[in-house]
Amino acid sequence: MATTWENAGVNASSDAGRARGTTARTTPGPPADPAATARPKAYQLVLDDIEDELRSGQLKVGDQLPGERALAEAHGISRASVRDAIRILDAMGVVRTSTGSGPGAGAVLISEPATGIATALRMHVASARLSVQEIVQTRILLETWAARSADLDADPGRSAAVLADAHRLLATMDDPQLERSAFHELDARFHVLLSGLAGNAVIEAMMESLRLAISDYVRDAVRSDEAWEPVAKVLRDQHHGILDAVAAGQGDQAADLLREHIEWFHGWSTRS
Amino acid sequence: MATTWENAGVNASSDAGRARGTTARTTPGPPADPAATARPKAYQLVLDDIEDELRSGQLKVGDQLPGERALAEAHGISRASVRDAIRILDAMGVVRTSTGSGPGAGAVLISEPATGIATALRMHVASARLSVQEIVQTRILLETWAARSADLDADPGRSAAVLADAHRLLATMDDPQLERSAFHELDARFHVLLSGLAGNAVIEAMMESLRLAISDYVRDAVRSDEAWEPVAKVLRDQHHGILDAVAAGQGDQAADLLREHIEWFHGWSTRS
DNA sequence: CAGACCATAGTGGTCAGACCACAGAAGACC
DNA sequence: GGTCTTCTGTGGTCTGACCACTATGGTCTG
Repeated sequence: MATTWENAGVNASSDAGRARGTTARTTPGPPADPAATARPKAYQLVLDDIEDELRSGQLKVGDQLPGERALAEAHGISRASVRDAIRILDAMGVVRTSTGSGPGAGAVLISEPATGIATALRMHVASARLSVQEIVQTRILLETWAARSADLDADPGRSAAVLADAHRLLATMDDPQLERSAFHELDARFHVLLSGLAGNAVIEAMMESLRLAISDYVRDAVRSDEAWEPVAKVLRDQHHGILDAVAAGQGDQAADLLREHIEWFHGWSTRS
Repeated sequence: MATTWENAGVNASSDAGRARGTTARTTPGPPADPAATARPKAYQLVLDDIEDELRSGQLKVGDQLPGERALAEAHGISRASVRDAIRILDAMGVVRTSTGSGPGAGAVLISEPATGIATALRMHVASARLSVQEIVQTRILLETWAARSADLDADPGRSAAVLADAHRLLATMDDPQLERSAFHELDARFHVLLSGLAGNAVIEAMMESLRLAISDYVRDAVRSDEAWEPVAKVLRDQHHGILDAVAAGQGDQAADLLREHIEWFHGWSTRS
């Protein structure tokens, strides 16, 4: 006699799960409704719920999500399904999960739109649906717009701080001893910093995600090259010119320099 | 080849799972390496693998992924972890899953960048990290650029087909009896169609995702209004004007009209 | 009493095995 | 030859268990 059979028969919680599929069987109609009742993916319940609580303000960035076991019980689904939802939020850059206990552990709400978008973009570049060329073009569009729209007077304090940070970055990058990978990293931060001056978080996030999505391709190009120092020198000069133009409030000139800078580097990194 | 099957047969997978954590126990050093070895998230293995196969061309859009059970065994992980990876790909718009057997069933590779990005954006709007206002502003930027850059001569056949489709859409929308939700739907397709004329898939995908991300907000605004017909009339006129400008190759004028159109509707939908 | 120490509890991460509904394919049947 | 039934494989879900991690609170020691 298998004990498992007894468990299956008596287990009340399993009945709740089984009941879901049997309900639709009551309609004897022929084709009736082919796609009337779209089956509502269990994890979607949690996803919708969390989205609503975010929208209503019950959940804020920095908050800790209830434990997976608690969410499972609250929604009447299994922990596995809850994990599906959490996993998606994680991939979207909405939560950060970590083990352990206490504050800061578990699933904590964050907000990093760029990471999630970047992952999606990278996958679609891999599938050849999107091309690196198109991403670079889009990046030029967004970044030149940001440079043109930078409003230093909107929040003078913040603008000054950002420009100071940018200057520090460039100073660090002036060191010829700097590793190529470190240079690449600081380069990315420089561009994101500048794009933040326009004050549009969506564009800033997209900018960053576009850059993240193709950073692997760029890194491969940089790593395999031998004559890096001359290239770095050109990039340094371009960066200084851009930053000077932005700091001087010459948005149009900064945009032109940016376009030139990005196109030049992309052309170099895809040299034959 | 056969070795992997033999290993799996003698329950090697469970041993691998258990062994992971015990390795770090050998280091008695105090802090030693705080974050030296980042734990490599089991599902990430599958994700990286699929991305590589996409990049190398072993997997193409339209292909069918191996079954979850097969992937689990191939990577030496559990089916649950494989499902995590598939779930992420699903959320990103990289695969479409469905039950059943035969071709078309299971996890099939698709490529719908907009859906994945839109979900991410919507979540971050919900978390107040991004605002609807910023999304609208970004949409204006991308869409006016697309209108300005539309090149009808690049692919005359396709351009003509797109313009014909657009005309058909507008004709359908001229029907005063049209439901508001249907109008909204056709409106979306009209804008996406136009943005496709620029020939940049990234911008087209982002355009669509921006629209999807805030479509709920727009729908709520439209649904609760009583005097819809006058609004629809204005929108129809604006659409016709935009399409005429695009068809005439007057990109700048089309861009101006588009900006006016989007700003007007956004202003109306957020009227107090 | 102060400090170092250890047991506990709660968290996500992973695994294993099972059953279901679904859809195509292969065979049996007329 | 055409219909029907059965079989097979798929994702979807549930359950239960163990692991590693971390903060906490109690205990032991000086």
